[in-house]
Amino acid sequence: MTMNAAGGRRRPPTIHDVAREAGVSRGTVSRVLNGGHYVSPAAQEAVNAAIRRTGYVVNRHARSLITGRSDSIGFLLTEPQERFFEDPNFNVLLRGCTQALAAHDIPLLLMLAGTEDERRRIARYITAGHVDGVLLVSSHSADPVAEELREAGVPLVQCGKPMGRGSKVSYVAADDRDGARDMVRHLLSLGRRRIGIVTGPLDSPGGVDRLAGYKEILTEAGLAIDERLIVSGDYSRASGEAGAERLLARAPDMDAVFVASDLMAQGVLTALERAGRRVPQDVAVGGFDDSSAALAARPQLTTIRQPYDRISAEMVRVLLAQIGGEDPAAVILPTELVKREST
Amino acid sequence: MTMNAAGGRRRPPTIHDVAREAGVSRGTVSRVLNGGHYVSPAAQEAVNAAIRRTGYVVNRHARSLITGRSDSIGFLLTEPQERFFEDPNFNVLLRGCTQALAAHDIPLLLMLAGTEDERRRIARYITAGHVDGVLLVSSHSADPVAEELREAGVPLVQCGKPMGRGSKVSYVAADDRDGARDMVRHLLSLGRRRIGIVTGPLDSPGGVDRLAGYKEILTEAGLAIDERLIVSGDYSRASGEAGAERLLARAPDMDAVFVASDLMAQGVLTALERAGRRVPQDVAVGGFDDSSAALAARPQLTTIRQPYDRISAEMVRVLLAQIGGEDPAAVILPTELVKREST
DNA sequence: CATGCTTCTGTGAGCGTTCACAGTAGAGAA
DNA sequence: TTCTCTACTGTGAACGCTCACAGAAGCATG
Repeated sequence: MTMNAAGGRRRPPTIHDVAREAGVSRGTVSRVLNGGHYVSPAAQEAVNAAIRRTGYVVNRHARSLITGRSDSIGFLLTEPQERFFEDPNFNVLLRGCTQALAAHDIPLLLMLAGTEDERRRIARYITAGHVDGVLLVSSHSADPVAEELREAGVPLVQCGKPMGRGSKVSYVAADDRDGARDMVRHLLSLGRRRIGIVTGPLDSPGGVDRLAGYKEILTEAGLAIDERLIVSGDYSRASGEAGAERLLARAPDMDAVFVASDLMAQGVLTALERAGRRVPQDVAVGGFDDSSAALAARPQLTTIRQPYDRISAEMVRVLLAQIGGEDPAAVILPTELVKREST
Repeated sequence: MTMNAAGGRRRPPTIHDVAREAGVSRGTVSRVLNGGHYVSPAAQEAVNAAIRRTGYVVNRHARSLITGRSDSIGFLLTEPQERFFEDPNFNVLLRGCTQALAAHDIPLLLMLAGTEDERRRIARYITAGHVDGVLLVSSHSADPVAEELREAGVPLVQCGKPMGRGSKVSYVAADDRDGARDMVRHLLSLGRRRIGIVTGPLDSPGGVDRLAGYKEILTEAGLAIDERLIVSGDYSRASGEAGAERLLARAPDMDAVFVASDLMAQGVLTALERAGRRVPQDVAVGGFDDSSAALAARPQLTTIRQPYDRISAEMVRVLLAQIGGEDPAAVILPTELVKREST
């Protein structure tokens, strides 16, 4: 007389049930579940059939209790969340990581550390071993949480180059400097000579490297670096708008601007429109990221594509390798110029 | 001689260690951990001190193994993910749910069911009891996964009204119909009389209810319903653009249009600009959602605010209540008209 | 024929927790 | 005194799985 009433959740079958059904022992079922080594083909087949019949699904809690692994990983955002959730890149990254992990049957836990309290709670949670590793998104890159996790020996992969040079932390990033070079070369090829830049935060490698690429190509072209043409923002739309206003005030003859993110470029477009400059006729605008913001902008943005699908895939690959015992690794992926209407 | 080498993850303290440290039994520690009933103040304090000293964190796997609960919940997206990840609303919802759950110390597992394979895998995962409940985002609302989970007795809360009338599934939604009424009333108050609509999919309650509110107010104002002024899209930017083109072709004298999402409204703006119509002078445009897309649009969109922060909080509340044994519940939240530049 | 090796299988122990139960001590009532 | 009741505490037994180990069977080798 089994409890079978509608609505009631029945107790799911255990490895024991499968073993009985298949006429073998728990150990054999377990071996089949974990790769099938040292199992006869006959037993193999019997167990698989029994699993199918019973609808058995492994109880991950029981497994984790003994293996010490949780078979889950955390996706940690330590940034002020408003900005990142506004940023389409973040979504693409999150989606990519979730799917890459799903291919390994590993669930992703979303962790948002906005306040200091949350940060502490999450750090405890992670160091207590509730996840096997962490995918970290954080732009002000000398992140205290990152440091804490690293010290606790938690496998960690960061998205974007971290600030501290010496720290041996894994990361995956697009080639910021080379992307900036491509864009500035492109603007030069259009005949522009007074090229401004709204770069990212100068305490982050992303902001620094993009500025470096910009300077490099201008110098290479024999143009002087004009500090009036250089401002930095924080990747938000609003900071792009403010940056463009500053540039226009300081260098009214600017005929092009390289903006370090598409979202900021949207703000730049707004400011240019308000100032009565036509894009691209009067001022050419180049973005960075190739996020959905580039397509939403009017005119659509010429931009540098960051391969976020590959970045997420690589982050997961590197993290799993590190969990498997390999050393931390750095991966730099190439960018690509995407021409649209704004240049 | 304990393993203590740098870099190695040490074995975390167990409830046993805490008990020894505090001079009590495992049972007492467990009771302190779970509410502290039937524990003397002295023991209470001793245990708390021991927990602080040892840095003990409960092993959730061991706990889950015996309680049968996983103390985690799933956030499931069964939609084609491209669209939803493009949609800023989705992000706000995801963030809100994560934070609301964090307040209960419950981790959120992100699950994306794009392909049929993933759908099956995730359904198995959930019905196997690996999460205690599911927050579901799905617009074509007679979702097969929803049905499967409901039948398996998995606590479930849907975002948005589900299609099937009879099914007893919990949901939280904004008042679509009333929001539409407010917007159309607003457009009428501006003197517009040829008001078009780009509504949502007509096989979803969102699309149907917004259309119903639109018709209701027009009729109330003594205006005839003109089918040429009615089209529907799928909430994407592209479908808004296409919808506006159809409207302009069929009703060139249109002087206002109510669009059922801000993202679609962006597309509408594009189409209107291309057709040489000024917004709002020639055609007033009203959106829906009040997502970040409304602020990104040029001109900024007058729109109907959906209280996504409250929606996520309510979804979590209703889900936890349901896990606690309460009956499924439906929550409808009020919307609000936000006036900006496009009307 | 013993010995070793390989392939396969079953068994007991134990992962860290909660839960049910038994038991103790002290207070109050009969 | 004896009994009951309440407040508190400790103890074994699970929960479902993996792991180490022991052993069996088959086959080749000494």
